[in-house]
Amino acid sequence: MLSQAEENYIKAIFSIELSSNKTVSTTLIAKRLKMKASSVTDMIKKLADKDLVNYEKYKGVSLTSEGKQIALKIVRKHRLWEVFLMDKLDYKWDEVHDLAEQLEHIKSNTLIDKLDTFLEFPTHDPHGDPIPDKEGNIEQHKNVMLSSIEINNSCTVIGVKDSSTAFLKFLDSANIQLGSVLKVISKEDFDNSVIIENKSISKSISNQISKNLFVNKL
Amino acid sequence: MLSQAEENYIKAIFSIELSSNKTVSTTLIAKRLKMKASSVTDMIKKLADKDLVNYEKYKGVSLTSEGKQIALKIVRKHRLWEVFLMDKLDYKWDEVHDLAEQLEHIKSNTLIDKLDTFLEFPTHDPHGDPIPDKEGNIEQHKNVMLSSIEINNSCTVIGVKDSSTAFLKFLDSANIQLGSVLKVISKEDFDNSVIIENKSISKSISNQISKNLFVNKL
DNA sequence: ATTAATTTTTAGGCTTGTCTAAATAATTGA
DNA sequence: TCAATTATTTAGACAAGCCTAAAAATTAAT
Repeated sequence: MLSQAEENYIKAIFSIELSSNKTVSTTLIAKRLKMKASSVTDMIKKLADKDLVNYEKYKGVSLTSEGKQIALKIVRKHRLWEVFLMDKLDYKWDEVHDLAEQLEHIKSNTLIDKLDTFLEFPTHDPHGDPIPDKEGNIEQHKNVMLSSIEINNSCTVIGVKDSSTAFLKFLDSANIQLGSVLKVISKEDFDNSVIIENKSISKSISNQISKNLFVNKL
Repeated sequence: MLSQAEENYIKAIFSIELSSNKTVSTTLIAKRLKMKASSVTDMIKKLADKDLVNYEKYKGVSLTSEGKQIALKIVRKHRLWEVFLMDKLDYKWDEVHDLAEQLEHIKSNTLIDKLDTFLEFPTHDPHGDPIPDKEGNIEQHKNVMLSSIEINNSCTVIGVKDSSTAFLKFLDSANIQLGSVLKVISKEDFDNSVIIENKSISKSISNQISKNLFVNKL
């Protein structure tokens, strides 16, 4: 049985691997978890002893397949709890992350599948991220960002890359949710901002924003 | 912010106080938490420093009113999670305790009231125990046991005193749930067992059982 | 190809929460 | 009442998980 600390390391390594797919450095993990590099080294040794990561001194780490399976389980728990908090308890999408961070560590062989059933097998969390199934299979995100949509084309918002509270609150204030249909009216070469139309209201969206919005082209 | 360990001590002291209403001894706490008395002494000092318990060396402890409020909050969380697990996730009443034991430690200012709303403000948990309200008010259990019901009288099961898995499983197998209506047919002086009728089926119930079933006389 | 800068590891320390063993206080019973 | 028993506390140890400071390895720059 893994401790919460161990689970947090596994999850951090998993998410760094996903976004860079190289072996993961001590410093990166430390940054992600807001800890010191020396603490990371200690924990990595422990995880290596348990065969959850591959580790060679000074060479970085990668998850073993067992480590990856565990990471996927944690991600599944995290995202299902997020759905629960938003759909059933009426939280907003910028409020669910921290609570799910605690709930994902609840230990039980049956809880998460029962929750999945209760929620009627959702496929995505409130930020549009895919939920791994029982066996740890997870749909691959198609990386189409709003910033890559051509003028006069429309698209549906299917997720966010950055799910910081600040970003999510901005989207709320701009009336953009998952499923929103956006039409690209024009682009500004100077700063790469775009004018979009959302529910027949036009807005300017900075490049910072548009490159963090996953969309499906319509 | 209290640690899980601290919360567990507070809860243990609370429940011992309830069932005996004397000052609570180190040994009793140790037994309840399956720890050594010396560990208990250490923790009690910490809680006394935080003004959550009254403590004098060799004289036992009692909760301060602040400690009691905290205990009631934990009990509220525990019981609401039990309702969730049973009503929404389809757990049986003998399965919910251990999971609620974990869930009760989730930290959030809003979660428990949102859960309460979602569950539509239940007043009792799956074992018939009353759920404290937001302010920490809790209904007093009327201590009428099945063993005290007279021959030919009927009663409704409203709770269990012992909520061990073994006892709850026994009740399941005897088809006794909260709300079951039982009629006392006869009593056996020899071993204090009773014959009861439940849905027109008669059964013999040992004194061990009947003195652990809370009932309302009809 | 060396030196300088950066990254990573090692060594030692701290806190929390547990333990065992020994010392001390309180209670029981003859 | 006072000796024996039991309960409680103290003292010292240990694991987990973090830290700082220093040493060692790697990488970058001239």
